[in-house]
Amino acid sequence: MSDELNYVLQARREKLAALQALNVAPFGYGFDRQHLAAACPALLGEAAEGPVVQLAGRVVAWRAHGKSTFAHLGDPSGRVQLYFKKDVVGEALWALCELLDLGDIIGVRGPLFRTRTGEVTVHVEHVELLAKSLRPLPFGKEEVVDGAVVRHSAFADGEQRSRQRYADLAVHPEVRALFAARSRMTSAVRAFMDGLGYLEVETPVLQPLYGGAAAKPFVTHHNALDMPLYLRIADELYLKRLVVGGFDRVYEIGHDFRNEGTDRTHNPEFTMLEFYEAYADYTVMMQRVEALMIAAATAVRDSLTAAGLASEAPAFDPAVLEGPFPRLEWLPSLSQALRVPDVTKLTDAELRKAAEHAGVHGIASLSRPKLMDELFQHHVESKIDRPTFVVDYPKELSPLAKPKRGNPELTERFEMFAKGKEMANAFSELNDPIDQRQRFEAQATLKAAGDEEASGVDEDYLRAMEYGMPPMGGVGVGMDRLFMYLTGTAHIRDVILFPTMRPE
RNA sequence: GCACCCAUAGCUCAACUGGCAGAGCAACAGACUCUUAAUCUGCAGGUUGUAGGUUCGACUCCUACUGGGUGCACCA
Repeated sequence: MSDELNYVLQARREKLAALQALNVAPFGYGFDRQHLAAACPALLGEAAEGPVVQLAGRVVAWRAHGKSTFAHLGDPSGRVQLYFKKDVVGEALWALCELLDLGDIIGVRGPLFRTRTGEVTVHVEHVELLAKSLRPLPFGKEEVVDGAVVRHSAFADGEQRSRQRYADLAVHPEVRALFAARSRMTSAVRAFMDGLGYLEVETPVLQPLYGGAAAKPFVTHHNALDMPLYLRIADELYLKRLVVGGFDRVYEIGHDFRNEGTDRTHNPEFTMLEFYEAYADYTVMMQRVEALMIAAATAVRDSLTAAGLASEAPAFDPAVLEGPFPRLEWLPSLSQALRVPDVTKLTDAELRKAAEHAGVHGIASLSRPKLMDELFQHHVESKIDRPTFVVDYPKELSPLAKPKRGNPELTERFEMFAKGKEMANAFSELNDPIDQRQRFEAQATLKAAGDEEASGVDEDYLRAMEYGMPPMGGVGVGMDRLFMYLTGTAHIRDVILFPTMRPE
């Protein structure tokens, strides 16, 4: 597929030259836009003729009829029909109109009127070229069948839509609406956290030590300091340092980076929300997550509804948005799923047999807790549909969480699942520096033994903790996945504007 | 990382068992002053992802490579 000047691109270059020969500047400097397309019907009202409007946007449809032309102009609000008539715009502007293409960015001025078929239309008296499109956008043709827009020959290649997101957005208003809804969700999350007195902060992306999660990092190098730096895999340890410093409620929304494979739910960089609240335990954090989910879902629903996009996503079911979300205890729910009185009483052989039955891979190398976790994922997690908290994980599976009061074999940890996917992970955070040092040292041993996902001993973090760290609850929420859930999107690349891809 | 699948005109897709690479839309030329997937006439547009191989002959079969997708493994 050559990007050389083929006949299609060549034709646009020739029009560019023709415009320049007419003394038309093909790339403007600005335009005094005074109206938006979507406002036009209200401006016209029931009248046959309406006020003069001044609009700017992209030519998204073009139907020439000799000495008149119908077109549609698209702007951020929607689209409106334009009517160009040779004896209205005059010879000079008509010559310009004849050189316009689908995809050109223009400004127009003229009174509103209603066509014979009833469509609100701008009767264009003045038109300006603001940017000539030298490469045809992959516009499909649209028709309305039974009220629904049907596209023909649309831009459908998922790879190209991701690579050329600018083109995807330019020709698909619904894609713009989806990403706008994502932005609204982020705003709603900020408003929610701010409203609870949380302080939004920024912590290092480039870190001399990585930690806060089990993942392989990206490594880079600082030339002047001649030292390796890691792109963060989590914000956790820096945010908790801030709580030591006296910021009792902090949150950060930012990118984490994990050097792992990509699939429909994994992008190497992704957006994480983390928040920490001093003097709160995990039960308080469950309330926070519940309210946060509802705030996020409401923002997404309102944004998509305003854009005229209905959604089949489960979060649009009001019943799902109402708290409290069901709570499921880890051990009892697993025992119940396996139809045994107490899963911890099973022999190793019985556990392995159950895992085999569930299709777990690499059973021989898995510890008892890992086996139980695999069984839990298979029998419980994957079947959770509506938002549900799973609480009180075994200690072995939760190295960063405080022991559960009254049962030291468990931890005060919860994860929230919806549609079988993890939405949030949270603990009553460990604040004992002596215990923390032991856990770091265990990690360091694993790292020395070649575990790429293990972290080292973070002495600076331990120093901070030794000064006295208040008890706190902490939560991590993957924003990409949350948005996927709220919109029913199947692929993470469809909720990230520029997903990571190999170069073409 | 492993397995399987896909790659044809600017866009969306055809091309039977190996036998002259096609259509619609877009583009280009022309007609048309209320159309809306506008319509009508005409004309163009290709190193079939890349590099090899088999064959009288390859879009089609084989090998390698590149990019993508799906599943598994890992993970949020």
